Amino acid sequence: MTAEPESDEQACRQVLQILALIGDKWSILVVGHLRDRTLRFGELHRAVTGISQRMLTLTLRQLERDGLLTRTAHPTVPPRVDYALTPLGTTLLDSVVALAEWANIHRPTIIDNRCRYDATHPPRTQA
Amino acid sequence: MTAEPESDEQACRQVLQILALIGDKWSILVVGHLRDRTLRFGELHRAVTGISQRMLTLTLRQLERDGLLTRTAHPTVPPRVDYALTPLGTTLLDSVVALAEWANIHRPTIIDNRCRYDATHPPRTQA
DNA sequence: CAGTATCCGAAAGGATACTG
DNA sequence: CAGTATCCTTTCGGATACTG
Repeated sequence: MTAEPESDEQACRQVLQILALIGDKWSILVVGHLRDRTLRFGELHRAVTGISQRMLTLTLRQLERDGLLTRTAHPTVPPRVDYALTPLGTTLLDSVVALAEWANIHRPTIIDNRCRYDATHPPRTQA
Repeated sequence: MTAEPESDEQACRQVLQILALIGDKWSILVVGHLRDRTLRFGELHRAVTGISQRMLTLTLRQLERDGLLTRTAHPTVPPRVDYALTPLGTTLLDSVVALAEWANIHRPTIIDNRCRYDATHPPRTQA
């Protein structure tokens, strides 16, 4: 439980792996929309503004693979596919909420910091 | 405070902005190593295994710009630059810990889920 | 409706060489 | 020591067209 330098590095790498799960452009949006209710593919497509069909499919496959959501295809015509969070996906969302709160609290500060930085540090390189 | 569909979307987008701060390949590693003590550029370079000099510089600039760490250049020869977390950076790290715990608890499950998925779902497309 | 397949431009990031 | 500048490869993701 204690944090030696080595295990710190290990812990960071493991967090990174999880962050990779949801740190991409769309996963959190998709999971967020599934928080309250099951949604169909088309509903998700409309709900997550700006996502392409391709990215929605890839994102859903990834999340399904990791066990964060379930995919249920109904053998009807026309086809109907429902996506729902698993308990695992729900607990992840709960953990992300902590970060969400941090985000909401400190976002103004960070934006301010950036403005101040940009004002005092002339863009010499790699703007 | 209540969560309407619209504000959910907004909240997710805001979390995404923060996740973009630290969801990149290196930021968390750098911040993690600065958790306990101030480090010099070279120390960080050695501590964060695999990072290139370029990426370390860019990551540090970004974190400095957002006010998550401070950069202190000592006018000595040879030059010496110290990096340290700000209080803001420290609080972020605290929030990330929640995610870290989630990661450590559920990582085996996720890995298992993946294996099961890969075993049952033949790689038809876009492997 | 719910995808798949293909193409393509943008962006991230590594390797290397050079500098105050 | 602590960067910068440049090049170059890899990856990400959007647009589009097609299918069961």
